[in-house]
Amino acid sequence: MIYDSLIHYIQERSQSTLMPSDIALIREAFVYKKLRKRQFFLQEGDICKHFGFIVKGAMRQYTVDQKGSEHTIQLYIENWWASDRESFWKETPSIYAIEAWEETDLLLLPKANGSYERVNAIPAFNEMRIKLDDNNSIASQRRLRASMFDTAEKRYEELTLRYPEFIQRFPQHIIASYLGITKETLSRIRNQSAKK
Amino acid sequence: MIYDSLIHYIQERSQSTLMPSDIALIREAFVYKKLRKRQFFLQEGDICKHFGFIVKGAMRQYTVDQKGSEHTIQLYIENWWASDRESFWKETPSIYAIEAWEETDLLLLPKANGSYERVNAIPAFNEMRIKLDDNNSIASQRRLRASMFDTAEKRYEELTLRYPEFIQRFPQHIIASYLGITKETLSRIRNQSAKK
DNA sequence: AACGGAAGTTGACATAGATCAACGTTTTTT
DNA sequence: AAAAAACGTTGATCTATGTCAACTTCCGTT
Repeated sequence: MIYDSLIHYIQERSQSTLMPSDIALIREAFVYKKLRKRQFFLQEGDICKHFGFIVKGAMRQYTVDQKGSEHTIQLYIENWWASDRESFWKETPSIYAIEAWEETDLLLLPKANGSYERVNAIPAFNEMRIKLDDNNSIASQRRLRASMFDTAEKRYEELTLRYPEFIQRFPQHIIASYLGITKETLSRIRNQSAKK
Repeated sequence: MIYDSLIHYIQERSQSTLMPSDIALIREAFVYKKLRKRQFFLQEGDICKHFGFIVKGAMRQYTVDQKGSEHTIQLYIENWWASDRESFWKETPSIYAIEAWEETDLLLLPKANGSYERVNAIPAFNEMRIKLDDNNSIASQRRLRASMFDTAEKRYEELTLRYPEFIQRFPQHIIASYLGITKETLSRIRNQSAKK
């Protein structure tokens, strides 16, 4: 069953135990949705109305600048939470798009109709969420530091170590834009390292 | 009283009301500490044992690389929370230093002796914390995007708009390193803009 | 007030990575 | 299977920003 992976995910990341009533609430609150390749979870200009848990698949979040180049902000695979927090919280139009890169199974937690609050009130969920936020904050600080102070080559190497899945599942030009470099530069970096 | 500013801060950022017992707990859990200019809240290699709420003052968080140059990761002023989350959570030695840039009044929430858990169990505090985490996550995503895709000049302009206080209270070379550029480049950017 | 150190400026030069353009390869669509 | 689109590579050149070094200005300490 599709909900099992979410329930397992929550349980694994908290001390508290999920009660049967909690599980019932989760099944009720989260809505299943399947996206085909290249379908959008969120389009630029729309308000992000869900937190999405990825059961299976891969997605990417990006913006397009005035010149028409895409900048990849985040990549997502199984067991990641996809959302534009700013748009979700402030209910403002998003500047990002989030697109399924592979066929993707999602469980959507809507902001509307109190689902979000009721789920957050589950102790195990709240614990998991605090840990998730901490890890996000640690990861984005790391990524920021790297983007400001490390070379493109070092950032690529670190990515291959930390998230090897990304490299296998997304094409090079997307990896490049996630690293904040051009596809040409990434191609050269890869040729360089290959020679070593 | 020094605790009032913290209590006011929490109350302002939550729906729930702080009960007298909550306030008593906060006064008990948070420890007051004054740092003089250039004193450290955290030194590189130490484990970060507190979340620090800044009542008054200004601090900065930085690393020193192999070449001896300092990279400023974060600046803090009144009503900001200072901490190295990674070190705090994982209880690993920090790669950062956090230093008082002005004389600073802090309220420290220790990780030890259950203070942290008890305070987090206060509903108003938990709500405030969720909002704080969301805002941090939004801010660091914004900063990451800017560092990867905007020019130094644009990043400086945005900083002057978003956090004008930083520019007034920290010297230029620290602002430069917060922006991920050298002091020479920042100096040139400022001269450029002045001419316009 | 005068000294010493920290902060900021300016110029000459170096370099990582971007841009542009052409071409090769792989994948998708028909 | 052919055509089209997406993806990746390579070379030439350009540009924003870094590096190094000399100099000036400001500020805190005595």
